[in-house]
Amino acid sequence: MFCVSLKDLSSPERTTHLPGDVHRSGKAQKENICTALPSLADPLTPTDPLTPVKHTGDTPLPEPWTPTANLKMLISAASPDIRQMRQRFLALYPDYPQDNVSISLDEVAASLGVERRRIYDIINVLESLTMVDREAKNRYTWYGRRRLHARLGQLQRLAQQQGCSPAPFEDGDGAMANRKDKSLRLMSERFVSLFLVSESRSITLENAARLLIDQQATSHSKYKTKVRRLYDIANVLTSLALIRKVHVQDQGRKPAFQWLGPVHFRPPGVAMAADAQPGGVSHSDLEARRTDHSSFNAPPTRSTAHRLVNSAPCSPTSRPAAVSQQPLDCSRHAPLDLGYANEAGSAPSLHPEDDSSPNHRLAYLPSLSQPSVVLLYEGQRCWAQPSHYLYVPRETGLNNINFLLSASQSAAGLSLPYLLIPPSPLGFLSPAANFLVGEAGPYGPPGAELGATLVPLPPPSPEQSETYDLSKPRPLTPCTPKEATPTLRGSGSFFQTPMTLDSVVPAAGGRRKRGSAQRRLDVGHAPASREPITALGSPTRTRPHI
DNA sequence: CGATCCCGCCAGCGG
DNA sequence: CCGCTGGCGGGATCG
Repeated sequence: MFCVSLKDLSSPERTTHLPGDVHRSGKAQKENICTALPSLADPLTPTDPLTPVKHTGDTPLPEPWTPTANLKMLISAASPDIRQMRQRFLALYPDYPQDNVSISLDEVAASLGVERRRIYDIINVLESLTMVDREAKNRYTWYGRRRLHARLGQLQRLAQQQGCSPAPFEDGDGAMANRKDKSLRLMSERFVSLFLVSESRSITLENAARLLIDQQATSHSKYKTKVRRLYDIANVLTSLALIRKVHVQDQGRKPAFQWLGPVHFRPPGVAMAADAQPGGVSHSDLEARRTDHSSFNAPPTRSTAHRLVNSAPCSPTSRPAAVSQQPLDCSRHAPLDLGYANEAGSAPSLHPEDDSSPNHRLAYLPSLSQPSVVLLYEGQRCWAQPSHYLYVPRETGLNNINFLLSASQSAAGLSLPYLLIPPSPLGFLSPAANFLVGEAGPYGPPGAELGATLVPLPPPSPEQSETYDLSKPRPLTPCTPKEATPTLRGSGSFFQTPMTLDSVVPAAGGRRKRGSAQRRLDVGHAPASREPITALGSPTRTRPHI
């Protein structure tokens, strides 16, 4: 793994040390034993590398609030290279780093001229997205967005499965954190999950706060505190271009957030070759699962295929660790939302393709770049016994599968459960030559010679059941008292979706500029609407960039 | 005045 | 014990 000291990122011309450097440099240097620079070839360069600062108007600078602030101001004014340094920061933290980048909180804080405390907030949100991972004290690994997609799919599946709040957080050693630690991280997970299971992909701040608030936290002050935290999280997510701030129409200034990130995710652990993210790291999802340490992840198992077929699609988090079955391999509902614009490279999920037919809708399962078995389920429950196997041998050259779906059901929110399995553990399925789809044709494109076979599921033999457990009804969540306990008071479900807003409008761009955490760490590659750059060296609060 | 978020105190924990 | 971590909420700022 390549490590880079943020000190190394400082330009040679940067001669001014920030406050933190003074007393932390010694330790920081000791910690930075790796010096290889990460690749700078990442195409995702910041669109706005400069540092917008809080508008202070034309008034003269006020007296410094604190000695620290004063020092920061002086440093900022004295170092016109600070913006360039931050620009380099952005360039050095690519969205899809080829090698893991080790970062030190001390150095981040010092280099960016902010308190450590500020870094923790952002780090926690990034951790919830598996964009960073805690390596050791004061040291984190930067993964960028390599694992983000998998993580979002993970959060979505768990939200769909559990219908309640995620299980308690586990730290890197698997130890449960009983205290209120990691609450921001957990809150971030929940907040993101709300979007991922919401049909409208939007949620008001108020709703989010109420849904995310602790059971007992009913007081107004608790609510306000929660809102503060939501702003912290939302600002990071906004910088990541995962959400944007909107306002609910006809409700005054009621703030809301709209999800901008992906909402369709491939079934986990399958079709890895289809992972065509910019970095081209096809194993990223596996890596994500292997290294994830959140409560959503079970310990790694021996083989993806094995756990694929062994896994119950539901109840992922609360099995005893020793027998934990990887929940991430449970493919399930592929939401079909007409008009969804799939992000490049993400797949396979089912996408509606054609609703021109009055009787059918065409959806497709893209990126079948390896021989696969698709399990089709009748109804909406993939934990029931699958109705058919669809085996897709490699030699067919089949890259995707089209499905004709009954148009009787609204495509919006339609879920077609399926399970995509690499063929290795399923050799008992004999491939056949033709694409045969069962009882209720027509299926597939006209004249399709897809070279795949849809095989009615044979009755499970005991051996198969024991080995692959394909036909056993998947246990339904919740499986633990914890999971069985509804988190939301009186609702029985943490995720009360869809939380459709009547209508939302984009928040006035630049009205209030960007959020604090957003300003603190420019984690994102900014959306188009950024506030104008103000004067260099303004005595404002600094805003670090990643 | 509500929305937003800056800021730092301080508790808990681990090395 | 001390530094790291982060929960928390007062209060400033903005529109």
